[in-house]
Amino acid sequence: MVVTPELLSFFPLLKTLPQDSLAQLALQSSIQKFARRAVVLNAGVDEAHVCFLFEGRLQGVDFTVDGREVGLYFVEPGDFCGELGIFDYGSQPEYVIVLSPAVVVFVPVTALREKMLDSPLMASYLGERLAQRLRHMTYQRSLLGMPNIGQRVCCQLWLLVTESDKTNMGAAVIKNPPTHMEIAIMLNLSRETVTRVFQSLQASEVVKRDGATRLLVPDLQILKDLAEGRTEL
Amino acid sequence: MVVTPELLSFFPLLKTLPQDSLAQLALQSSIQKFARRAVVLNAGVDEAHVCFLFEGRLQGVDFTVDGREVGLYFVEPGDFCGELGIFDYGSQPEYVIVLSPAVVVFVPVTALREKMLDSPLMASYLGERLAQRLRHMTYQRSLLGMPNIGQRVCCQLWLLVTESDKTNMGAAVIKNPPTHMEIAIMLNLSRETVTRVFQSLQASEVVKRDGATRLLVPDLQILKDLAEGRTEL
DNA sequence: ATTGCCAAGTGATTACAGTCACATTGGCGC
DNA sequence: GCGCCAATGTGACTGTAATCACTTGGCAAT
Repeated sequence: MVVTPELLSFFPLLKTLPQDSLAQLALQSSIQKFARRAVVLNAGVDEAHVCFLFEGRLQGVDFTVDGREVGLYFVEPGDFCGELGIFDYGSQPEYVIVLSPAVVVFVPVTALREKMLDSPLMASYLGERLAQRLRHMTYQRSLLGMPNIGQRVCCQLWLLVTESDKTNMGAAVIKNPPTHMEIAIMLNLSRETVTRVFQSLQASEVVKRDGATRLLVPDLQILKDLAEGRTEL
Repeated sequence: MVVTPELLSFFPLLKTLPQDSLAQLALQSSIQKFARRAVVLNAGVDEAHVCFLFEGRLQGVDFTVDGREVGLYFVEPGDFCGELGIFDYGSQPEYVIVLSPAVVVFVPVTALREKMLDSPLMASYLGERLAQRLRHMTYQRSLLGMPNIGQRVCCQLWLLVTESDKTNMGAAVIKNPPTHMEIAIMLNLSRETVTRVFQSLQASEVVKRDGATRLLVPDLQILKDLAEGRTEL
């Protein structure tokens, strides 16, 4: 399918570029649909493309030697992944897989690198982005230090609440929430343990299921208090 | 104490800068000695300085809500930390504390930011550095997914072996190794558990203690095999 | 309507690392 | 040489989450 400059300008990072740059990039880019569980980026490979997410949700995952999955981060629409190669010419460190059916735009790494060199705005945006990723990984790592399992899950749920829902602190909806398994690998827990935590969260009406695609949080304050350890399950 | 341009050029990052830039930076920088356990950078604070390590070893640590320590990374001489603010103007995300007595050079964030803007070489070096940090954190995170405790510890030890020792794969020395506690928080283990793993590592002569300041690894291959799960303790 | 599949739910059991409470060692300052 | 403190070593006990082995539920393709 054809990628238009307008499509590219949907992404904040690319929006920093002038129109003619976008037009050039568009010519080299491709767009692709992926079903659930598809692999978007492979670890250990010199991935030639940065992957911009237009729709759906992705998850960065790694595997331990014994084949156990480790969850690293989620990717939301508008965001991108696989950008490390822009900076260090290295290979992709982790797999990126599809959680909910995704539309992804692939832009060549080399093209982005060139654009970055003559667009200070883009360069600084990318730098900020890396910094933000580092902050996020640091936070995610600190979650694993929490001895209380319920708290860990609530922190992860809190991260899934959209910023706009957080501002008014009332009810919130998490659309296409990750499965228990996907949450489990983010938090170093077993799938069953996550299920059990969700059971008790539902029993105390902290969250409610609304079909498979929506998770309701009637009162964000309750979730936040649990996440910050002010209250316990 | 006075910081000379020559001192600054000890650091690979700064070495990318021309002499006159170094001279300017030197005027704004300071050097300081720290005893073990001292805090070099504070979390949550707008640290105004990037911290270059000349001597000793540092550790980035975070704390969970309930006061539990979480180890994030080690800093070796020649390396630096607290650089995130250069990119996103944000505050320092984690604490950095001293493991073995350290000599640290503080360079103002703002000055580095300016230099980065007109030195593409330095900018790309910094970008590479961030990318490398991200890769490292990813790897460190994947360690936590390993169910086998002994393997986890061996992986961490493997990371502490110097590159030069790894090339000939014979015996190696880890100078000023972290304490059991410091390793424990890196790996989400209790101090006692790390002690017990070390006991069995010493019993099977995978490592040997040589005073408090040196840890010997008689045969790197054995350590590597343990780290990669080919053999078990 | 039937089948199949994946996600979620659940009980029983177990292993394993955490915790607690000490003892011991070793280095360092005085 | 002495004392102090931090680091390490060790046993006993415990709690908790992993594991296993299922069942149930829901959605989609045939």
